[in-house]
Amino acid sequence: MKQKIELSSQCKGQIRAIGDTMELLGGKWKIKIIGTLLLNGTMRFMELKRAVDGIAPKKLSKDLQELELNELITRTVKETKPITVEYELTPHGRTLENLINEAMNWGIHHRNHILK
Amino acid sequence: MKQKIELSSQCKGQIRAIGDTMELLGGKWKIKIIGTLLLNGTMRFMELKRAVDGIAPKKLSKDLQELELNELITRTVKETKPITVEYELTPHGRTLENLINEAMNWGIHHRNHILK
DNA sequence: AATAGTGGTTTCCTTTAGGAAACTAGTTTC
DNA sequence: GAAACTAGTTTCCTAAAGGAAACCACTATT
Repeated sequence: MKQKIELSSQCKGQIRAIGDTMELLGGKWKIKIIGTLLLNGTMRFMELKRAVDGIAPKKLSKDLQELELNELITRTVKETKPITVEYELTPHGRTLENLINEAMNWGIHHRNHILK
Repeated sequence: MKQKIELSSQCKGQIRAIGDTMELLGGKWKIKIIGTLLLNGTMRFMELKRAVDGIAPKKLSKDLQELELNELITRTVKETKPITVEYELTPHGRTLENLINEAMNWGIHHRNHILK
């Protein structure tokens, strides 16, 4: 019984950590944006828009702002003509690599399981 | 340029896989429910409700149904008095362990990063 | 002068997610 | 007979997510 209580309170913290992660990455597009940046490196706004299939510019803009606020990506304006804007993962953003690989692998695994 | 095209089309499939995963687990509660079942094994409805802090019975019921439809958990009614219902991860559900551990670890890592 | 490309913003709308509270129905304990 | 526990369902509501289309300001090309 003592074990059960310890397990339960230890569990709460771990479950909360899952919630933190999902609060940041939950939603239809954010994790796809990060995955795309992981696979392609630095990208401009329109490149991202073309690569992340189906996203509306408004949504892309909003999600990029939120990801920047959370220090997962950087936004740098290049004074070219016309001006271009580059988005890139921060070192902290790159720590999502394992998680995103797992999400990719499991998605493939699940698709195979359902089509069994 | 040829490389860029190949990278891009290969990328699409991987990004789609991420989308599949998030479609199933995105939302506030599903991944927490699975995480709780991973940590505690077989659980009854009320046990889950107490363990997954803050979830409303309606939401718990609905999410459990969806997880069962996707073959991630099983629901078995025990003919005890009063009847009890046991929820348990399927083998397929247990393949989410790596992903969930990554989500946990990254949540903790991110919290530390922000509190730097 | 018109067209296209840059990186977005604005407006309007629909859908979905989620929450609070009350309720159901059967069983068992007090 | 009242209270409490089992496992949910029903109703009503709000907030957030997301999408379509138009628009904006600037620059470069034709």
